[in-house]
Amino acid sequence: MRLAELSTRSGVSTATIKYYLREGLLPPGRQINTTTAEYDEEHLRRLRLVRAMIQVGRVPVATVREVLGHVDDDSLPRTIRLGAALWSLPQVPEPDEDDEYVQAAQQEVAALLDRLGWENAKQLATISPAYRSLVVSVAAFRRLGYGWGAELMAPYAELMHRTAVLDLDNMETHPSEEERIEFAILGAIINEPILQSLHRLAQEEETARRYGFGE
Amino acid sequence: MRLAELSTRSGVSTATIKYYLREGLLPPGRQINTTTAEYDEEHLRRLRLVRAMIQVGRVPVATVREVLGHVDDDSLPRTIRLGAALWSLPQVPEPDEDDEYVQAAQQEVAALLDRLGWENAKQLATISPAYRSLVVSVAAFRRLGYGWGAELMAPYAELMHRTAVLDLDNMETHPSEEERIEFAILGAIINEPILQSLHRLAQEEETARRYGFGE
DNA sequence: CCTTCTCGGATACCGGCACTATCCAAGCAT
DNA sequence: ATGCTTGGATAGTGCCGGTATCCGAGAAGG
Repeated sequence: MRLAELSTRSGVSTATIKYYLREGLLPPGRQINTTTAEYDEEHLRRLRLVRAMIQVGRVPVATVREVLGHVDDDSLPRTIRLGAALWSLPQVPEPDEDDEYVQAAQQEVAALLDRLGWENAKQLATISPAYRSLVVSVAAFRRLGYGWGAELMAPYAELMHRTAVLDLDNMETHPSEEERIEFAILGAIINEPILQSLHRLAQEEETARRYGFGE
Repeated sequence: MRLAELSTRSGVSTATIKYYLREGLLPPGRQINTTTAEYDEEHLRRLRLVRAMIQVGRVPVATVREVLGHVDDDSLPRTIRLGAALWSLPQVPEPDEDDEYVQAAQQEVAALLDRLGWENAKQLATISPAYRSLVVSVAAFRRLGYGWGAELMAPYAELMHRTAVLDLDNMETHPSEEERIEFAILGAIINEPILQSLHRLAQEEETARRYGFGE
């Protein structure tokens, strides 16, 4: 398959594919001669994954490169590779430790984890990007005068835990490790928009049930 | 309060505040003379809301303007105002109706709503941005060869419905309509990062429970 | 063999976005 | 009076995801 065919089959313009090649999001094709390179199904698959990350997941190009770098890093054991890939995804601003709202948020989150008995998450607290972004978000909420305390968050966290159980159950239905890794990345990137859409739809449904259509 | 004080109290640079004033995200202050304008607590509050939308929610400036326009539109009844504000939030690419994956996704989503008995959501299908973005995401997943069918989505949708019930219960604890509207917008914008973080934390917790830390 | 077409690679450029820097004249403080 | 600060106007910046242009090497057709 040549560049032009890769383009038509993926629906991505040749110029953009060249850009991805330049940026290292796509491995170079097998060079046949100075003017021809050959691509295979694996390239097509990778290209679609990249597009999904960028377009659906709004992941910046630099982050995509980092994530794929971990996926392809054969020097690491697979579980670590997956974790590394997922952890390089979020683009979290570092919480400002001196900010009073950040400090309050940290206490709330710590109280939440205690209440839930999430012992593993507590151990990951200092390093997990998810933990940091939770703190940042809670602090933003508090700054606006809305207390989002542990007792309010706990039921949400319970529901999210059930969601995570579903996620892992689904992942385990995939037999090959390769597929599992790709599925997990897609899960982190495309599942979340799906969850978010379901959440908003559910809000609309529930609002209509309670108050009608407001007409 | 003058511009400089508004800046120090909010932590936003005067240049950026001027930019927001220009863009209409912030109403102009009360002009005292040609070189002085007076701002009040309401401005500070609005500024913080704008910042939260832009920084935490990653909402584009143009969308913030639209959302706030609906919030401030006194010609509409309050419930409609709220709905209009929330619906102008998502930045959804229009699904391409001719795409085979989009068509399949539409059928899956329709089947899902039937299965769940979300009659209200079905009625909203043609106009709701949440519905459209769900279709786009499901189509993206299918394009990569992973079927995300109604039977797999249903348990997720159930959990999201429970989340929505919590959302509305929380909203109803706020007595004033003004506060409810602001809270709902914040819910749509800041709650979602919180939910997302909780989801990822829960995934880490559950992964560790099942497989340990991989060491 | 010669012409014409297409290919892939390199480079420069573009448009949108969220700011940011500079300038200016009017007023206030000393 | 004089230097500093204020708010408004305008132009510029940096990043990011792509796009357009150019080029020389090879393939295709007569």
